[in-house]
Amino acid sequence: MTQAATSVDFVRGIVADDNRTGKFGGRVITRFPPEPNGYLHIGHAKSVCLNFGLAAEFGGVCNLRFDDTNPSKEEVEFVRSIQEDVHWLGFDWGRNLFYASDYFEQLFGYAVQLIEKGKAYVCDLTPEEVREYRGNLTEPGRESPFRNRSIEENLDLFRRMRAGEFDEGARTLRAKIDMASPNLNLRDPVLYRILNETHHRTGDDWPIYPMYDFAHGQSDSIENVTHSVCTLEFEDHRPLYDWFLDELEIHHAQQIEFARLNITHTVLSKRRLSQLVDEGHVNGWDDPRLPTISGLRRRGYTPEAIRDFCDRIGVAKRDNTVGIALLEHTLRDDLNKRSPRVMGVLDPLKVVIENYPEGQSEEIVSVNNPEDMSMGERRIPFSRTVYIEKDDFREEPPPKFYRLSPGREIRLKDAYYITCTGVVKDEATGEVIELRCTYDPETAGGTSSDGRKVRGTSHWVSADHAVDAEVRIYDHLFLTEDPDNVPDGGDFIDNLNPESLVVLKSCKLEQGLDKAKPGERFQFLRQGYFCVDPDSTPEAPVFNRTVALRDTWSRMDQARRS
RNA sequence: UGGGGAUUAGUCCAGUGGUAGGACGCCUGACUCUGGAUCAGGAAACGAGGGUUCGAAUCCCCCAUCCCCAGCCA
Repeated sequence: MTQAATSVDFVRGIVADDNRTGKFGGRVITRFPPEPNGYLHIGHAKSVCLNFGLAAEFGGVCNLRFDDTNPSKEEVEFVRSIQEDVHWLGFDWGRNLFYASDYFEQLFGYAVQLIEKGKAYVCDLTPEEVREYRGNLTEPGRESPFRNRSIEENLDLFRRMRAGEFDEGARTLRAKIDMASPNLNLRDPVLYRILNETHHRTGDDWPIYPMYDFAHGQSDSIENVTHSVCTLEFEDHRPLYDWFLDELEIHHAQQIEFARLNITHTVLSKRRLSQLVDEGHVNGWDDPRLPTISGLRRRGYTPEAIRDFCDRIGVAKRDNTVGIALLEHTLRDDLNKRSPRVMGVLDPLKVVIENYPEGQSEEIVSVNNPEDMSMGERRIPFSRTVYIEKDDFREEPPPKFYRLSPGREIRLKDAYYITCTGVVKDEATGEVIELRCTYDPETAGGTSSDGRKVRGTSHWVSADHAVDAEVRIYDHLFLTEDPDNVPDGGDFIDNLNPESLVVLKSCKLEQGLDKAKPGERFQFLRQGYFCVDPDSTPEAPVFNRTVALRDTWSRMDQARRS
């Protein structure tokens, strides 16, 4: 059989072409270059998958390089978490772990070379003056009065900048390019600034630090990167990177820009993510509602699901906002295959089976995963009193409601058919607090010998054997597809979903689940996929709902009500 | 109003001169001891206008719209 022709994205197309023409001698070296100033999120995962994927597919390597050129924002904690997250996603940089700060000495040398060529100068303008001199989108800039210092003076001043003789912000080293360029990046960009900050790796060795623009391309060059894949906003920095590389006469990587990822109902910018964390709208960087890798991990996502998602969204140049439903789909798709099924009642309603002998119990056999019989079976205790889901009973059933109601018969999954014979209510509130039922002993195992059919099947948990647990139900963090879509004067915080986290305290879970370890995943039958939270203990188990199962009934029901 | 990018179903991605395809979502139906999964079917798009051509999503022109750039951030 022929398979549908699998098309490759434009980045892979370019790399394949370069290999064909021998542009880099058939070698492929990519890199993932995060700044260690925050946690990785799923937008980064797209880049990680692309860069490491490219290397793997073309028999190359992908470096992990921290672009740590701004000590005022960077921390070792981020360096640690980024490595953890990239590994967890399933990628390995081997021995190729680098830092732009590894190249500070070499970068300084490049700067000296530029000065010696008359292509860079020390400028004494204040930040405000630099801005004024730069001009704007429609008007050209003006040349700095310090632009024509002698090479000797520039060399002397730059060395004294390095020696720490000047105050922070007093001077900068700038490239001498073109103050009238329509590309603002070429209007004598700053190469080095004075920063009295302790760097997480070089300590206090340097009072001056290179700008990202001066470090990035040269770092790629030093590492012999062939394909430098980055996001669209760097497209008009490319002429600047090329200018540096040309002037320095060193290796050029081929830079390729692609569109960053956006996802509905969430935010993917470091600024907004930090704000959510800092202002306490969520509980830390690994809050399961966040699209950070650590948040998704805690939520119960698998690396496989995230990688599948990254494969499916493709790589292109147009701005895009992927529906969060696709992420949830790849998640369910993976979890469905691998998750053992268990029963858990989130909102319990007590059911007393009147004709089942008091004090008796028996074991019900249930398969662990109908999608994968190799996962085996388990035994579940059944007894006279069980819990079912409140939603599985309606005193006055609406049309198409297949579940339990007075006089109606349903199946308790893998156990027996039961018929509702009575309803006990709270006298004060009228709320249904208990159901009286009878069971048919002839339906053991959940099938009747007379061929009688029931429409509904409910999950259940034996009251005497139930594990009490807390379950955290997560929903989209934002109510709107685009959190930034707010009336004038508002901001994205206004769109937060007040019910993005609902904590259920009195859930009744199947025997044994108190022994599940943090990170373990299950499908709670008919409900969704759940995993054990790190907060969990055997005495006080805590489960996170990773994602709900598709629920045709609740959608019908909601549509009917509205 | 300078420069750089981008416009294909609701969404994402293919298709680069020969009847516009996939995925998610949505709608039907089948099946089912999870109203899950699975299976079958369906609705749904080339930003506008010109031109070239036997033939244009693809080539040319023009218009429109959206995104990025005025950090000593990355």
